[in-house]
Amino acid sequence: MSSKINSRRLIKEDFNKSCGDLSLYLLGKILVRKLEDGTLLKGRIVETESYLGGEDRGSHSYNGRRTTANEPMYMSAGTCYIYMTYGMYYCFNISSSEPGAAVLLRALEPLCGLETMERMRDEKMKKGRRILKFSKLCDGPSKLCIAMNITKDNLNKADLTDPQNNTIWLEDDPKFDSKKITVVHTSRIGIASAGKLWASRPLRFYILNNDSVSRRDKKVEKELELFIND
DNA sequence: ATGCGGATCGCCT
DNA sequence: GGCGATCCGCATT
Repeated sequence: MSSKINSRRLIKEDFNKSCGDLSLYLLGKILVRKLEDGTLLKGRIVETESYLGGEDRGSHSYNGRRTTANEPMYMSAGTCYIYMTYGMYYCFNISSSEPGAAVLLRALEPLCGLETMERMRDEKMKKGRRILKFSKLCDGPSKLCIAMNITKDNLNKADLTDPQNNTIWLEDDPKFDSKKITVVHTSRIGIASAGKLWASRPLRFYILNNDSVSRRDKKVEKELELFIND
């Protein structure tokens, strides 16, 4: 309804940022997905992770590794990099201006098409229909791919900066004030095998007090709270 | 709230 | 041949 007013589609220059800058910039932006039947799905990005090139042992592009699979990480800023993980799930990344460095989208706050998202999630469940809280429909990197029907076949290498692309794009929400949120900086999830140094680096970012975040770091949140109250 | 085991397969060594 | 940038279901605290 009124949420459409003044929303602006992100363009090439918006994505042309370093991996770290893009990870923070994307918080609060709206991921829009148009399905083949015309259904419009929207979710606010509330959690991201940086995957750097070169030294980053947690990254698929570690040590300059470049294969057909991770090629999108080296493509122009705003390219979709989608890979399958654990044989059954997908993860969705957006490439940055730095070759080999991309941003993993870890969680969305569902805004539009919640019934469709719920159905997509339910279909993937083993047992029958479960009641999921709406805020939890996209609270994980693979959950958001299921809810929005994002697969490698679908959208790998899709260009988010292409104005003609009407299957997936990003929008700015003018009512979202980045100055009114607090961003939690903490460690990335699921990369223990990368070693302590890289597993502990604060390369995960999420909006404090948002219900759709995948995993909170209460320790860091507490420290932030003390800092804010000073 | 927290933790563990199983599912499942494309990609790289 | 082996390994995940995960999720789900069930068990235990």
